[in-house]
Amino acid sequence: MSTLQPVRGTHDLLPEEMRRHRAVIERARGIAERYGFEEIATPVFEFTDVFKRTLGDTSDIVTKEMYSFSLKEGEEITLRPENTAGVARALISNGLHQNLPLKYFYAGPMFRHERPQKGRQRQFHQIGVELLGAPQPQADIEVIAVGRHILQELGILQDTVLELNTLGDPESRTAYRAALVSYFEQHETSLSEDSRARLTRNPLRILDSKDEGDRKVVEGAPAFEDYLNETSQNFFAEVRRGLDELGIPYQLNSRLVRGLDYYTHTAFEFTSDRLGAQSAVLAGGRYDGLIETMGGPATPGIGWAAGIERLAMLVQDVSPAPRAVAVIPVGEAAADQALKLTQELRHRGYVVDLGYSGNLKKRMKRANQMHARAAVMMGDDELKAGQVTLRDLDSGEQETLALDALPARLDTLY
RNA sequence: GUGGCUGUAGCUCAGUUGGUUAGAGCGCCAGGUUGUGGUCCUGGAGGCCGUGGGUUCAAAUCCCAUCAGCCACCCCA
Repeated sequence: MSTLQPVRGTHDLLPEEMRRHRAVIERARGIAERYGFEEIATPVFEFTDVFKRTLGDTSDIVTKEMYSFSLKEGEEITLRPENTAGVARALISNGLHQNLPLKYFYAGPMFRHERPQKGRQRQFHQIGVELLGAPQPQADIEVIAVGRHILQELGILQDTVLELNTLGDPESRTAYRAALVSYFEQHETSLSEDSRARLTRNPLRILDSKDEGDRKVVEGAPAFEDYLNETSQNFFAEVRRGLDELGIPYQLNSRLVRGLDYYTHTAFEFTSDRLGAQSAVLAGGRYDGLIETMGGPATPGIGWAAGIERLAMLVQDVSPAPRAVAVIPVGEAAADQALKLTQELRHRGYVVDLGYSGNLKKRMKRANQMHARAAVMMGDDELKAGQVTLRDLDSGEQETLALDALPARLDTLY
């Protein structure tokens, strides 16, 4: 093993793995477009404030996971840990709120300074959608539907479960949060150290604690549904009704809470038990307060993000790379002819490999290694007669035919 | 950030209680076939045994540190 290692938590995407990533991205993009989501790309870094203000000062991402840098000019920038904040910033920067609602799809790298493990890297990749400017529950339904459709298209829907919860509107959430804090404070001595810290940072998280002592305390905790006001109840009911209408099954999970502060109402996660310690494949929710928090006009939003590495781990069928035609000139005289033929075939749509060096045997071997479909051999003998030799590398059968007739003959092999 | 396991050839892995020149399979290169791949046969190249320090007459093997991977926690895609 070389001592020259990549930075911890980063990986090279070599062709085989890259193909899986591409398959995920391209299929997802195709489905998202059917739902009217247009692709955009925002910068991989933003001013640190963009993330600090949107993610909340107490979130784990902000407190310990951001890759932040100070520039010579004194500016503080951060590699994006997620993309919703960037999209929201773009909406404000470009004055896009004139054209609401907007539907965006994105794909790209994200960066979080976490301890790497299976399904978790420091540079990873996400696809995601954001639907901005639609306060209606229909938007939630559509956003969940497109996510589900993509999982279906990837052939991994059966490996996932949709979990659903509501965090209510700000009024309900605030009320519930207060009730929770007051309850947990009474039982503070029975809580784990982690959960006591959560009490001030993110009390909702205590509900999802794995600590046995915590769980006992949680059993007696107030239930969110008792604190949902009418607006929040109606909204959630509408979302559920829509999912039922579409035949989208889900499991209610009242412990499903989001680490990020800007979420309201709908929270959902497609989870899988095939990702090691990780479970979330595609997760998101509604963030009605986000854009206003950033200083933009009050604009509701809902979206999700999915980890491409995690999706790629589940995807079974990846269409293989197209098979090449190997053009093999033999002798100096054939080189020019081979070059011309190669170019012609490429314009015709074929993947063509024209080796740079080596004898015939070596080139045949290379053609085989790249899993080429056919080899076209051009030697002095053939050229004098205006011919080439075409070898079918699957069957081993070979024929000599006129150069002019080659393209049409090749078409029959594919 | 915390705890545990692991690190030997490009890959997957052997390597005995510390003891000559560290092995295998696959892959790679060459030859058998001067214009014919995939199968087969023969030969070859390729290792600071993750890195640095220590113990010892002697370290891949024992100890410490460090880096990386994996697993769990935290949290998340």
